[in-house]
Amino acid sequence: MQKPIQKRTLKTRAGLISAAEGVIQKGGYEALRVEEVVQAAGVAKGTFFAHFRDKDALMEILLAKKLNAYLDEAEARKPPNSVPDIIAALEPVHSFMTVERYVFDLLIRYSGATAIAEIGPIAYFFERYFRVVMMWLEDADVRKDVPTELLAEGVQAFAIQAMSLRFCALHASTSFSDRLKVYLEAWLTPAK
Amino acid sequence: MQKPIQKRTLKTRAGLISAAEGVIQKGGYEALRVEEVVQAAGVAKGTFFAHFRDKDALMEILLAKKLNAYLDEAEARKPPNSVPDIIAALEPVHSFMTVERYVFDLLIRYSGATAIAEIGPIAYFFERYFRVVMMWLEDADVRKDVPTELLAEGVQAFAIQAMSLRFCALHASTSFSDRLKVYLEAWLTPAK
DNA sequence: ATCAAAAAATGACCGTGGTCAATATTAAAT
DNA sequence: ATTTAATATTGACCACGGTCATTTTTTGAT
Repeated sequence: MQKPIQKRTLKTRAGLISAAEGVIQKGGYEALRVEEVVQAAGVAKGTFFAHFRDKDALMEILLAKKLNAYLDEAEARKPPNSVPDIIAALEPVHSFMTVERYVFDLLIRYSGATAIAEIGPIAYFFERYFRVVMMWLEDADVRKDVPTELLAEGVQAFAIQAMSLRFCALHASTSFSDRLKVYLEAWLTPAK
Repeated sequence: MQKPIQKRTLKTRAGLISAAEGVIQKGGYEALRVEEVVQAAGVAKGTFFAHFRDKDALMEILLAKKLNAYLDEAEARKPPNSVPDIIAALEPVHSFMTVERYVFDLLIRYSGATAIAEIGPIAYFFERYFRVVMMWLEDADVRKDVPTELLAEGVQAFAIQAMSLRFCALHASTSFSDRLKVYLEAWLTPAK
């Protein structure tokens, strides 16, 4: 019934978000402090939590924004149809996902919805990532003995695996893209 | 040189661990509070952090203990050599990994070492999981066109993917084991 | 313009993980 | 038995995310 959002609300919210972006630009994601954000935005701490359920909710918004922008770019180009091209197309996305360990952990944590009511921006992003990859795979030179949907899920799983190992000193010898290439070649190559 | 660990140290540490296990038995992992643990163990809060770098470090120890015990059991039996048997053999491990969302998140976060010096109990566990699966795969009826090592990495990636989706309301229709079976059949089945 | 109800903002306060200078205990040397 | 240096323990304290009763602002009706 009555939900005419006040202009003030939008302004405060936008202020908090851009303040947060400023703070992150200076010190990165992990170092962000709510206190610092509200000071930069010129509001009280309580206001922050009136706009975002918790600190992670703001992070979700900021990360999803960036990720969707990178995916926009990838989608704007000619659809890749080989493993190296797919990896290249997704490179900016994957690269951003692993800028900080903290970021990667957040993404994984929020990559799925715990409850229907809780589908957040990051879960939506992953859904979109999945759909984009699936579209590419439909016209790509890949195995056709299993559903494209399954192939796309696998791409996601392997991408996450490769990103995990990027943070792991035990497997630091191989680069992320090289590792993903090995995975995807084995996963997507048509059965002979 | 000089590192004769005092008996007292061992006793305090053991006391903290068993106190923590008691606390967890009552309320689960997520609800564990350091304060509660030190009270149960009859020591001061500072003592806790003299024994464990942080709360997560204790969690790592407790989780790895359990996980290794389940893997011990799996390893004691006859090596599985088909996809359903492999899934069945790992079921207790996977099941424990997903008792709580909090637990799963911790496991993922610590599944890799950030630095060589930081290889924790959970990273060791995952290394072991990988080796065990690889051993099984060597004598199993699976594709042989890619290295067994790669197949084992894939199993891990798909297992994590399937576990992630277990917490995701968007994909709650299929059960964990069913989903993993679909993944692994596509991943491991010999190319025809 | 005035007023009442809804919406938004405030900041003192709390819970909990983690720190550290001070204190107590242990082990080894004499 | 005393002394001493290394080691372990303590608990007051801090940092930071998050809460909520109170106050301020906005909106719409009169």
